[in-house]
Amino acid sequence: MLSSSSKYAVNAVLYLAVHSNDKNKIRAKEIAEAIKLPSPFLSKLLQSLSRENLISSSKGPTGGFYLTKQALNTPLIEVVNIIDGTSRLEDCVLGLKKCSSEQPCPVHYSVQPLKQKFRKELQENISVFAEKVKNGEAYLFV
Amino acid sequence: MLSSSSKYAVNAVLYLAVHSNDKNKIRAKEIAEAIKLPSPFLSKLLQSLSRENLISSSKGPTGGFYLTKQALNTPLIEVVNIIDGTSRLEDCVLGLKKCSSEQPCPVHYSVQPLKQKFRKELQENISVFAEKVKNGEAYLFV
DNA sequence: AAAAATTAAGACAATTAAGTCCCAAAATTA
DNA sequence: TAATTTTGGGACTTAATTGTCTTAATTTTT
Ligand code: FES
Ligand code: FES
Repeated sequence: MLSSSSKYAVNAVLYLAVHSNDKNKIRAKEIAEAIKLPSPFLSKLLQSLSRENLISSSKGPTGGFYLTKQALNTPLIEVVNIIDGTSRLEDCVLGLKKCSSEQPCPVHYSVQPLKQKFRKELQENISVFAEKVKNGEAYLFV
Repeated sequence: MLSSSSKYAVNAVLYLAVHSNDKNKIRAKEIAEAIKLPSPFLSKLLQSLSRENLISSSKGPTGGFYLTKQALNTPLIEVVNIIDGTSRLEDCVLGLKKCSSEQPCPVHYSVQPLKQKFRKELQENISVFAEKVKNGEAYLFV
């Protein structure tokens, strides 16, 4: 559904949403340990997100990654879009060149509305999902 | 969502459902040409399905692959289960070890019901989807 | 100004998925 | 029975994804 890289990135971003702000930056290594991930690999994902300005970073001692308040109001799906591209969630389930009702595949009408809802659910802002973790309604990296 | 192999396999099975029966077997090569796929690769997928008795085959001249009437009444999702295994559609979207409401990930309640509906839609028998192709309501390999 | 800590970038390695090839086994035809 | 045609199975190759390592750039501390 999502690539492994995307899953890691979403977890990391939500970890930042819960634990960081512009006064409290978090090093890649710390996130990697928290979400049990190889730290060099996570670094690369964080760099991609930073390059696209979805997360912020600063170098040197006391440096690290963090989310601005503005970033908290970004749809979570942006993380996936940056890492995986959009097509993964939009393409035809059976591999037709284009998913459309003009040339629908046999499962189109069964499945396309669900794909659309899926994307819509992930349009919810990062802060909404982060709140669930803060409230103890949801868990990261279990 | 599905692996490429699974997509190919579903297409091929639906092609068989539409065009074959126990009197009219179809060679791997013919299917491969129809759905524009490398024939050796498709052969391997068909062999996997045949080994699990989802499709039938016979060797030699006039041989080929076909679906029995019984096979037509198999849920389409079985094709995916044989090629991809079940976990791809059941695992946690964010990669938690287990998808459950006891330890839900932040997107669980947004997404898990959709995953479940997705699987349910694909529980429909192969014949149901094949009918859509016969009626011209749906298309294969466009 | 020098040392230390951190992100940035890109080359490199390992693993997995996708695709190819070869030969054996079985069935048909002649 | 011999030749032909097809599936069956496994080894092999290629491509994509995942993961590692090294070095440079930037910032802070001393
Ligand atoms: S055409 Fe296949 S999912 Fe829409
Ligand atoms: S726990 Fe993540 S989708 Fe259910």
